[in-house]
Amino acid sequence: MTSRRRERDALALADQLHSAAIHLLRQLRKEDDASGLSAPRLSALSVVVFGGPITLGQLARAEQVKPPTMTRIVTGLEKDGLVRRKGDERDGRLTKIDATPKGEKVLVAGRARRVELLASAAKRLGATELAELGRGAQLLRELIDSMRREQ
Amino acid sequence: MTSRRRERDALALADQLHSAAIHLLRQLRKEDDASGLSAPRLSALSVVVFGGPITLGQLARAEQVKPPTMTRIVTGLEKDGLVRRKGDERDGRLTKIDATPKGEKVLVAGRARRVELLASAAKRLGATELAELGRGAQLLRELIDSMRREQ
DNA sequence: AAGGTATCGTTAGCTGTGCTAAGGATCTCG
DNA sequence: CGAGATCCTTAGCACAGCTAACGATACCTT
Repeated sequence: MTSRRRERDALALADQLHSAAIHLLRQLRKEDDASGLSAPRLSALSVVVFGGPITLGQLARAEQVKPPTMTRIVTGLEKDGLVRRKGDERDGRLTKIDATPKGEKVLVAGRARRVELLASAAKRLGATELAELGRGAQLLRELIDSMRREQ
Repeated sequence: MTSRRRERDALALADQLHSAAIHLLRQLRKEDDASGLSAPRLSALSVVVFGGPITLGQLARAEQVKPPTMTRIVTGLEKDGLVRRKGDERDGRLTKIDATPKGEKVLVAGRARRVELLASAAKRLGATELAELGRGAQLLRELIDSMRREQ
């Protein structure tokens, strides 16, 4: 009965991942607070910085959030001068969002701050474990994507 | 320069993990909504169910949250009849928290619901990949624990 | 035994994130 | 030109996180 065992493994895995996600975010929040950026804002900013000018709706979909929520996140980022809104020339309904130089700088700084914390924790990990963790992260992302696609 | 490479890997890893945690939680939230339990409540309930009667302060520390936050989470769980408060006999300052039968039932049901979603996504994963993901989750938890300890 | 101090939980008040419902502006197509 | 679709925003709700401040209980020292 391999499928039985598979299911039990999946259950334990779900629990671990759920718990790990919650606690990782709570931990990282402390660092992110130092930059004045919450996790959702940081995540959205990252998409804007690397995804070029992007529509608010696209950004909401990318972040798996409803448009009203993204409106407020963008408003917060804009108020901090990290992001700019500008209307599309062809389609007046669209709001294109772009990162300011300051936004890019802040994102990079935040990444550096976060990685310091993780790096100091990762010092205890050997190269093998680091690779394993990387592999796990990759699989996790694929899993999340497939969950999203299915629903 | 292996350390240089290690640092770059750690940076990419931090990004991936951060992003994955955010999106996993947003995805699972949809399922958790069905049980009327938010992620923080579910996580706390899990600790109470498996950690036996526990003090509010201990629960707050376990969940990496300040006491006032945990007070409200517990109040919510109590209002739903999933958890009970009872004072300690020896120390009148303490509030011991215990799960009700209903609380245990709801937790198990929530786990089942969540695992269904993950299981359907995991069907595409081979046994090897499942094992790799499990290993990654374990490493992740150790990493979070060491981050917590350091700070 | 008494008084000061420490600990624990709660309350109050703030910020931020998520949702739905509803509305205004713009585009598109008949 | 008008009807419907699409996009964003506003309004209003619930919840999670924090700090500051407070009451109650326990502990310790004198």
